[in-house]
Amino acid sequence: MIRFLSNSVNRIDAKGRVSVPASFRSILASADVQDLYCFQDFVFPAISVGGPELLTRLEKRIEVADPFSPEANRMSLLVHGGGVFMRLDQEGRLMVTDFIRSFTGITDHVAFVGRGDHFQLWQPEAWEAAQKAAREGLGR
Amino acid sequence: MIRFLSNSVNRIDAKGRVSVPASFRSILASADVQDLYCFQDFVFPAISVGGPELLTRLEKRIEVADPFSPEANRMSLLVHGGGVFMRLDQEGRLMVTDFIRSFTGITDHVAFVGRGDHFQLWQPEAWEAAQKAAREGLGR
DNA sequence: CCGTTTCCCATTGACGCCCATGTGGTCCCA
DNA sequence: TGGGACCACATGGGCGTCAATGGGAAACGG
Repeated sequence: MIRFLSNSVNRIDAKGRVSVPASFRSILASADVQDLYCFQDFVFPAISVGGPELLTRLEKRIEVADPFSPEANRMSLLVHGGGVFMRLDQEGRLMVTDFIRSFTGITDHVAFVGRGDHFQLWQPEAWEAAQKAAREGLGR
Repeated sequence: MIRFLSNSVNRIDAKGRVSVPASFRSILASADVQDLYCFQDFVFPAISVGGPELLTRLEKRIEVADPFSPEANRMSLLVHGGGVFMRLDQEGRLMVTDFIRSFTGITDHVAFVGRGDHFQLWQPEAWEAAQKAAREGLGR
């Protein structure tokens, strides 16, 4: 069962790499996931990361629509244009590319956040703020 | 499996050439594609690029319509009249012709955007704006 | 014959593979 | 129960390879 939980902040090194938390890596390993589908999230300034089936699931939503419809084009723009496959290096680290930085505002630290069937990369302060906002939103 | 993903911006050199991202090139190579069919996109100010089968697929769409219908005429005008075949040079670079510049507004940088079975060339700022608009459009 | 395109080579910087280090936590045993 | 060996994990850095880019020169076409 794939279920990413909890959050932690790791440091980006001088070469722009960051260690993915071991707990997340072991989940990926047990699901035998090599290629990580990473896309610029639809609602948050965060990168969502999951296995290839995450992309497949999103593509299903495109296929049902007329290929020339604005709806399908809009989805493809985000799902295909806003997504990449990435791999971890041998130590389980991820390159923090411009693709990630420009969208999230990440500079030198990354917050890894479990989201159930996937996890996300956040700029740490933005994550703090979003978490706080979510908590307050529940009270109402 | 042919699946173009992600986006990145490359620079046009003094001779008007631009490097196609290596990830896109490797997909083309694995599909053994030499000639690139390029056409002015139907919905965005961008050039869509794919293998010859992309043209075939569009032509299929024309055939199913009544050959004298305004619909079929319009499609053919765009698919045939607005399309060209291009090739990459030995280093995997593309000549940015006037055909591309005038339709997209591209001047000195090109945004390459994966769209699944094909990819697109955008003027970088226009791409940013379109992506942002697509994201906001999803909320509704 | 001249301007444009393609080929070829050089440079630079980024990325992936490999190995080393530090630190916190756990387990074992006296 | 205190100390020490050990281990897992985050992190640092050397180095080779490849991609992106620049520019000279040949090939091509009008």
